[in-house]
Amino acid sequence: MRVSRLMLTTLRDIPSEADIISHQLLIRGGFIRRVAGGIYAYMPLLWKVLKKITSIVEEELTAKGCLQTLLPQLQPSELWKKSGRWKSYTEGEGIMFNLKDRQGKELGLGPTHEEVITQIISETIHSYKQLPINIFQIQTKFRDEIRPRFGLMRSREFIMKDAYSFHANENDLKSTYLEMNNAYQNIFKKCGLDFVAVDADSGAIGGAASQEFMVTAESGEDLILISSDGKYSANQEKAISIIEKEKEFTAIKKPSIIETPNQKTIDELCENNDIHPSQIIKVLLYLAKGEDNKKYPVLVNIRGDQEVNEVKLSNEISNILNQNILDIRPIINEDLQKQNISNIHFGFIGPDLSDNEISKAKAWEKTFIRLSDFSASNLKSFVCGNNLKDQHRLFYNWDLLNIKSKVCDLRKAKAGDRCLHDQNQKLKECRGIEIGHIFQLGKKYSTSLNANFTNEKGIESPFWMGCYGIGISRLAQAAVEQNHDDSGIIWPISIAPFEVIIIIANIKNDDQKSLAEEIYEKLIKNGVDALLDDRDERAGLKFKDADLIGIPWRIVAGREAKSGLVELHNRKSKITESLDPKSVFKKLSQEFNTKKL
RNA sequence: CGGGGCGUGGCGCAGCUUGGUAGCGCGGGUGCUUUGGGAGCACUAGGUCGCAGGUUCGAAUCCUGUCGCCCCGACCA
Repeated sequence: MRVSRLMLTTLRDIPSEADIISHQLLIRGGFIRRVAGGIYAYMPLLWKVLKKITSIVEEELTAKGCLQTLLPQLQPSELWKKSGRWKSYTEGEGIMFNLKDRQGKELGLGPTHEEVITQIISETIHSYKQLPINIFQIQTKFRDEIRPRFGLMRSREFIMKDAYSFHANENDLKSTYLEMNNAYQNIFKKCGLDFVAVDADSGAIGGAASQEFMVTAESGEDLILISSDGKYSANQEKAISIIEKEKEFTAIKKPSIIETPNQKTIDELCENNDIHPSQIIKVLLYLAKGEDNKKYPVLVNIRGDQEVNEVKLSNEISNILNQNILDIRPIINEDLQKQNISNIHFGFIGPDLSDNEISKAKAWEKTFIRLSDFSASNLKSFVCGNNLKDQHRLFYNWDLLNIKSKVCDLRKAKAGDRCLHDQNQKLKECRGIEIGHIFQLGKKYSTSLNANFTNEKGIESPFWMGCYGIGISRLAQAAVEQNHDDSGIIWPISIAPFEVIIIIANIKNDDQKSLAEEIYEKLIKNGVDALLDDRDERAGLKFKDADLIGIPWRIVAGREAKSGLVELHNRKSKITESLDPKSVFKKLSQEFNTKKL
């Protein structure tokens, strides 16, 4: 390709719409154009990148015996109602675009394809003899993000690879899950990314084990926790840890009630009463909205120095109620007023807050779902609210409170906590961009969609399923976020839009021109993805553009062209050598580590 | 959803407070000069100032509404 034909439009100024570096560089380099909020056109340069990522993915998955397919984006609501996700995807998170056709039939624009593929597999696969099957698609998917941002990182229309596997038993699923884990490691390594695999919550997709693949970057939207020895890593939503023991009371005295006027916060309580946050039971009230549209008040006990992980909380409530939770949020004073509740005093609530207090609530269920984090239930003696304004209880214990509360892990793990696998290891924090996610779905979708096969014993049984996603367009941007400098992008060679750019310093100089053309022809003939900058522009401008769009290797036919020498420059190392064409080919073929040239 | 900010040639912005019919830089075109790190000079094209109402002799500027975009937050008392 010649730059004169490339519709290359680079920008000198930073576009005002972008505020993270990768987004800015993609726009400045002419890789993407915004069409609407969260909707982008992939320009020819980026499309080349996406295709390279795509072929790496296809290659690795094919090597694992996966099949490729293309599925509809427009999907009937019935299918999603069967799986039970229509409501939570259109109402709760509201993440699925949905519409009605002229017949009035409801359709959704696929954010993911479990339903469709499960339906199809159940129609075509009937026997264990045909299993396992692992089938994938690479295509545009849609999510009506609350707040699209960061360009391709969180857009409403994006390119995604999703693979779905179907198995006769759990062990087979597990072995495919491991295979896919391995394939993902290969894919991301080949793409030249620095990444980490972390334990993850399976979220709205549901299912058992799941891992996310994160590109580490400051601008990442996810917080991840990693042990110092690297053996444990998890998304904060999922992370588990051991906390420091509570501070012991110097002397435990008789349980008593203390006056705590206006001491609503943990800090105020500690300052005024000489106690430590870890000696307090913090009581938090939440309101969970179920799929049945009922609103469930939730009372959570946790140690005063700890925080609640709302993902864990939501999962726990979902288990208890045996339904999806559409929304969970803390109850605020305004809610109490609306429900005509007057006897609950935030800041002074105790674990034994009576259900009577919410009996008047018009729109809520009449009893609390009561949960305690281990950090709270493990305390032998503690401070807690007395359910009356300006009063707390000191040296209290669970026997005295006499309430039933389900004990579970609801705590947000944080940097500095100790690790379960080795108590000498502590967790560190870093941020990551999620580029891949693998799940063991189990039988959730096959059961709800009635997708069965006949097993060895002749019995009908639902498929065991796994699903495995990679955000292709997001990955491209994550690569930029991780690989750039002040001058622009530095693409990893495997996904660079071009491997080499040949610059003719002065197009009017025939020596330079013919030497460059000669090298370009030879590279192209040998399968190197080469770009020739043949524009009638000043050399400086061409250098700036080449740096900005991040081509890994640059060959310049310039000053020394007359004596048959060109410059070979590496974008990343910034090392420049003066070589004859033969040496350039030799060097490049070594660097590419292929039979090219 | 809540809060904040911004919409002025392709891009980045000024002008708005104090109304008088639009300007700068980059980019585009032509010519000359220049030619190894976003060149110089000259000429030139390109905007009904997001949209719709209103106030006014007169609105980019004031008022009302509306649409779009960007950022922050979404409650741990």
